[in-house]
Amino acid sequence: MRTLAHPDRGELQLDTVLSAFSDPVRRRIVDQLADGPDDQACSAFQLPVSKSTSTHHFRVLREAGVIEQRYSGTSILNTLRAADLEARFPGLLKAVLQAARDETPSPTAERL
Amino acid sequence: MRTLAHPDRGELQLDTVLSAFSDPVRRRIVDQLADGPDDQACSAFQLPVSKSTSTHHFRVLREAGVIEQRYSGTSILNTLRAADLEARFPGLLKAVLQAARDETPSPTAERL
DNA sequence: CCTCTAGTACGACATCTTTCGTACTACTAG
DNA sequence: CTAGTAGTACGAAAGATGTCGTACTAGAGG
Repeated sequence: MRTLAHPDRGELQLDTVLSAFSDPVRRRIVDQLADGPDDQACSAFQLPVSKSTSTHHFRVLREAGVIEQRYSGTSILNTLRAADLEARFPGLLKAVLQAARDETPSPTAERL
Repeated sequence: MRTLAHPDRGELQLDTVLSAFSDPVRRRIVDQLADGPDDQACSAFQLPVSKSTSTHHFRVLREAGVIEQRYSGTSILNTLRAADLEARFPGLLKAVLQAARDETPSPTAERL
């Protein structure tokens, strides 16, 4: 079984996590994972970049510790490491998600 | 009188703010402004880079809307735009500052 | 075995970033 | 006016980043 390296919760670096968050393509991935179910395959994300660029962004998120990726058949299932992020950097993920929503309100989230 | 361009509160961009935060030199500036008084001159920061590199980082922070800079004699006084950041991206600054403190605890801030 | 789907590896390329040094401007103090 | 201090402008260089296309591997399904 192929495996993918993930940093432990205690190894998460603020610099790395912040720069992972500071790209629009990656924040789109994070937003979709936060709003939707866990275990979404990479192909479930309609990203405005090529397949190889997508792979790159998923890897950046994984290596920063923002998402967990595990193989399942020909797919990779992606899950937001919300609990680990909250444990290490309390409030950070929530603030970023909230800021992203305020900035580009989704059509299905008028009120709040 | 020389003036410096600053984005309005409403113009702050999440991408720009996050990438401003994701550099160690700049987070050091932000941390010192958050912990210390307003209106600290650039020369009050002991940064591990040259003068011209410092100028660069202060400009990135100013153009992102993280700090306000105003001339005073031969100096520039720097102030964290905490209220603007809080208004636009609630909880973000606090989460970043707290995360930075947890990661590299300052010797003078044992308890909290 | 063959084919399809999902994603990776690799090399290339353009751009952005961080860094520096040198030369400069603006203001203060004598 | 002269000197000193604070910071800027500019150009250069090294490295990181985002992007792509092509060729590849792993697994599912016939």
